[in-house]
Amino acid sequence: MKYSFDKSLGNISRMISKSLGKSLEAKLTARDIFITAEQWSVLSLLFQKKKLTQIEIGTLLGLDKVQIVRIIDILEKEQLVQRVISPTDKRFKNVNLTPKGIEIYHKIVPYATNVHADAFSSISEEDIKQCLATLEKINNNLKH
Amino acid sequence: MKYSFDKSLGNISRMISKSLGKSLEAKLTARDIFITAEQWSVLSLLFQKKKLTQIEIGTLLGLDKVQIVRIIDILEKEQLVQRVISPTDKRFKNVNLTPKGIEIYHKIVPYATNVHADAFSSISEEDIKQCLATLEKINNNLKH
DNA sequence: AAATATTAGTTACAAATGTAACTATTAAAA
DNA sequence: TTTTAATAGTTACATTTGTAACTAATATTT
Repeated sequence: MKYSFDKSLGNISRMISKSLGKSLEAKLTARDIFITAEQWSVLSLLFQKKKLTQIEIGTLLGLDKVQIVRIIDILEKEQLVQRVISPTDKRFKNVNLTPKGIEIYHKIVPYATNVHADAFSSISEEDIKQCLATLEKINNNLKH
Repeated sequence: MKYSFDKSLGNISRMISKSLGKSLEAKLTARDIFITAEQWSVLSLLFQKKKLTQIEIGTLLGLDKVQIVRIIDILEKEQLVQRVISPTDKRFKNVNLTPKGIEIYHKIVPYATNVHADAFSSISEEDIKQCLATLEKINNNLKH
């Protein structure tokens, strides 16, 4: 197989990741919502999973614990999430959305959906599914 | 279409991009080659295109002109590339690989190929092609 | 049970990155 | 033609990010 290094997976994935983040953040700041793409990832993950430790969040999102501390610090200061020390193991802090966090989650969903719609426009649903499935395989391959 | 925000395109592409970069850099530093993934992107692009202005490099790789200045500064200091002021328009600087740059390009190719092989292992060539094609469409959708 | 090692989370500092303002040069408008 | 605007590239500074060392709690070993 021939590899084209300028349009390689690395370059394309970096560009897409950056574009998606910038695009979402632009839409949000235009609405005076000051949430970064990574903060949004944490919010939506917590909405889905209800309660996760910081390490779990980091593992699922591919972010290290220091980054998670920083994101949760900000989200907690904004009262969008809360940290609850686990009663069974005091090292763990369970993080969950506050009512305000759930509210802002619902507020952001349309913009996030919109960004995806832009990204996927004029591409068949099947192609997108296949692409995402392949990306997940690749991502798993790279988890050494 | 249902969007799963934790395994979304944004998260997966960010993770893949980061993993690929780290993986390549680890292989290279182990061989005492101190080239970052982004520097490598520039080197391989220049190998393909022979001669590009800094703006052209930035456009092709989705990096802004400040980042390009920094990367070219480093590569030039290492004598892997050279800047040549365009005779027809003194604003432009044409960048090209030096013999040493070409040499190191060839030295790195096997490691970059290896990283891709890891990433693509046990995935059919067809799936990979389709995935990359879709990613390129997505990337184009996100331009501007 | 005491000592040692791990683990979750945090903090502090160094390194990398983004933003804005700058120079030099060319193009366009008045 | 001169002055205004636009462009390529650079620099300086503020912000963000990564790395390493740290605390506190639990698990493991001796």
